[in-house]
Amino acid sequence: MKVGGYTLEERFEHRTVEPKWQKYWQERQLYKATADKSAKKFYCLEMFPYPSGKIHMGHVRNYAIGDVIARYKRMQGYNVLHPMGWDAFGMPAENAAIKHNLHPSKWTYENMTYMKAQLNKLGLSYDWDREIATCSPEYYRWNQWFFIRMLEKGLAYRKTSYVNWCRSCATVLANEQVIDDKCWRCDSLVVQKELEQWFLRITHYAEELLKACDELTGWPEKVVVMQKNWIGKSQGLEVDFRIDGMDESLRIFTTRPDTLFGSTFLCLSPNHPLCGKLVSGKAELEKIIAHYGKEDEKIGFHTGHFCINPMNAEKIPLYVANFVLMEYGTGAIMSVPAHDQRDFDFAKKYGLSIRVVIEPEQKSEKNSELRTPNSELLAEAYEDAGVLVNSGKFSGLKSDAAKERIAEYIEEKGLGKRVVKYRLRDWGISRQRYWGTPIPVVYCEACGIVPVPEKDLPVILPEDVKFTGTGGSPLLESESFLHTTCPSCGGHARRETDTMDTFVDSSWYFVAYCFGRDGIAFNSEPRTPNPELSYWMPVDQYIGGVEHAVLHLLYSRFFTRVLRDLGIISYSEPFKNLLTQGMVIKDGAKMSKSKGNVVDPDYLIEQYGSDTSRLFSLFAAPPEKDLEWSDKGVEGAYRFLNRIWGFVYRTQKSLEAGSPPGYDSVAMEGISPACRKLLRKTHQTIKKVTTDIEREYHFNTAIAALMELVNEMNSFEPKDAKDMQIMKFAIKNTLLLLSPFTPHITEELWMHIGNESSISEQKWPEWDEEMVREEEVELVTQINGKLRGKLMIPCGLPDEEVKACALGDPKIKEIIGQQKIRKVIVIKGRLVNIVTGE
RNA sequence: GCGAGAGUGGCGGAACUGGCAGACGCGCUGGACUUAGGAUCCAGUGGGGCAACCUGUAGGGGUUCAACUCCCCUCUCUCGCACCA
Repeated sequence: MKVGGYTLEERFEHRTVEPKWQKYWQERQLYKATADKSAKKFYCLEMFPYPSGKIHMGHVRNYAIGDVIARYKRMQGYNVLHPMGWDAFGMPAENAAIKHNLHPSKWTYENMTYMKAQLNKLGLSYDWDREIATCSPEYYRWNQWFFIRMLEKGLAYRKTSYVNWCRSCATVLANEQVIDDKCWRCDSLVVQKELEQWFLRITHYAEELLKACDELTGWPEKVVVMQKNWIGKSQGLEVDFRIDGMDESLRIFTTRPDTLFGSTFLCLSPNHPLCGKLVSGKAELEKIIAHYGKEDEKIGFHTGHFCINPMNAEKIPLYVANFVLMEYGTGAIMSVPAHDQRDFDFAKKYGLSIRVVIEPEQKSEKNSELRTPNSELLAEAYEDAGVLVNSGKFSGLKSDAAKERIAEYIEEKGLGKRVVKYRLRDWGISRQRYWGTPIPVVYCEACGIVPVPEKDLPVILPEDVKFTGTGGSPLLESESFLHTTCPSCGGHARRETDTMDTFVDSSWYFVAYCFGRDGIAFNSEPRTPNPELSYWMPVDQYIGGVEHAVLHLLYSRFFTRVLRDLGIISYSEPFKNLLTQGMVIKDGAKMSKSKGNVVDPDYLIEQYGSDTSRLFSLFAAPPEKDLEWSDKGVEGAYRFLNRIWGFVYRTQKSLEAGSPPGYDSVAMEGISPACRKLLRKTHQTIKKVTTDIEREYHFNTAIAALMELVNEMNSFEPKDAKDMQIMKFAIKNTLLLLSPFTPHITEELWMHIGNESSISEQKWPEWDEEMVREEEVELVTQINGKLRGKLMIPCGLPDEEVKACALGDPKIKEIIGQQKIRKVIVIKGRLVNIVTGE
């Protein structure tokens, strides 16, 4: 029967081929990982998905990248750990429960089942024995265990504070989860609300997390910079300004002690505790509060009070201003209008004096006009470093030195101290939601806050709750959960009803995978590093979206340090190498349901198969860049696979008929030029694919090289047994090199050409440098840098002879004519440039 | 505003430490096989020109025998941070 020019068996039928091998791999447990001290390990991890229902193209891309790496490393002889699991707690499950009257647990587990089948259809080489779901009690009991350990160490604590509150999600958000004043999840406006909350003291590790950023050499620079900025260290000085006529002083924070003499007024945050005492005009204060922290105009008013500048004893006015944040520094600033643009604008607006105390070392045209006080003329603040003027005994010092001297002076006089500030805040983890890990504490009328003892863990999330979508967390309604006895006194106690931020779950899941099927287990005291963890961790290659640059990745770095300090592990950084893959774009925008530009992986796999889907997403762009979706590109990938299939199939008969057994390499000697060419191309391709993978995982160019090899094979016509052996060698290596990208078709063809063990168990091919080398090179001749001729010359000629060849070329001779040759530059194996002229 | 990255055919993208710009794929054009082609195969394909040649990597300058690559200026786009004192 003829179908589209192929006989049926000549076609690559992905619908039968792909499931066949998926079953085969699964039955043989080819991807099961076992710790083995004698083998070099490689831990390859992709960010685990939230079980939202179905996978999307972003997942396909992410997991295809990870799978190529895992398969490649396996073939290179590494003992590879490549696990997968589910970030299974979270809001969508709860929303689904309210909407469809379906329990979050049921919804989540059903989604997991469906998505797992989808992942298996992609032929991903996971060790499913290590699968985890963060919503299972066996998993979240360790969240609770960590929480209690952190409570013991003072790393978890409770405090009342203003928190970010999302009305739509009816819960608190961490600072990291607020993006442009909006909720990271639902995009609605976040408001401030005063609540009592549990916090994790990530700031305890602020300095270490910052310092260790420099050791993250396997991370994209961009992500490291984002982390550094997020931690936001600044060194400065706190200074007390006495309030004139009161027995009270005001502490300010500055990173520019060198400008202290230029402080001509002070500004107070409207939320500063002293405001109540200092401000009489409540209406004015209300107005400032209304504009507090907003990026609009800078406004303020004079409190009527004055402070004393400790450097020059000057009386300067004290203002309240909307742009001074209570959350940073001390909530009060010294204003130096000459050297800070904000203060400058403010001073201009309210007619406050401006005093220049820093002058540039070398006056340029731009700032030569810098004058003031009295004779004004200062168009904008001069914010750079320079030399101090109008600064008493410190005048003449450079900014850097002056910072030191002035800080010393302030400290000696007891007027303040040097401090380091971080932008990083402690991590608020309380969530007023149901579908999360219960925080394992109880509130006892007699004993207060009491942690749940280790033997009573896990505190199980009750299943029998109602989802109304109104009021607070369903846990508040669950009488059986709410009421308990105090572990300390046995009296009545009430359970904590808040659950943990789901980012807690994902902060250590990579550690959980290391334990395998026997289940997660951390030693009790005295703790020693767990051997499984010591073997597998850290993650050698982590792959995921850049959207987690400061959320998940920072929390994980924090948790890893907590685990280290608990004695569970002995290293500090969880992820040695990080690859942040680009987004999948269609019609110029990220694929999303709301934009209606999604491509359904189910459809793609059904229509073209998993190999095609993988190949396209790996070929169309390097992994770190955005991937522009193209239906035609998918067809191109499909066509390529069919070409290989057809080629191997068609040549199979003649191969069987006349070739010697084996698919091993042959020597260059005694074979035809066409053979030498194909053999050389094969070795060159092995080299190219290997180095492209090694060089930042540039799969797109690796695949391009394989396409070139296949093109070359297509134009090769074997005539005798020797030729066929060359052909066999080319086929074998094409399949091996392609197998990490498209495991199904290569497995099928691999078996088809007479192999018995899986292609994924084979050794990665090696190239022979001798075989890679060309015998002849095309020599490019340039005259004055312009391309004028090309000729073939043997490799390895000495420069003098190469030069003679170029000059001997009749065409070149003709162009040069009577011109004088001034210089000849020979670049080995590439070109000759003849420079003419007088 | 600050920080990071990018700008190359009709499109996605190649080009390692400066050395033939446009690999590979898509699309397009022509041809073969066809009742048919949105299948497959073959050939061509940056722009201009019949051609020899000229020209071309956002724009302008520079360094060099030689620049997509290095330096300076300008423009555009993407991402991150954003009153952090």
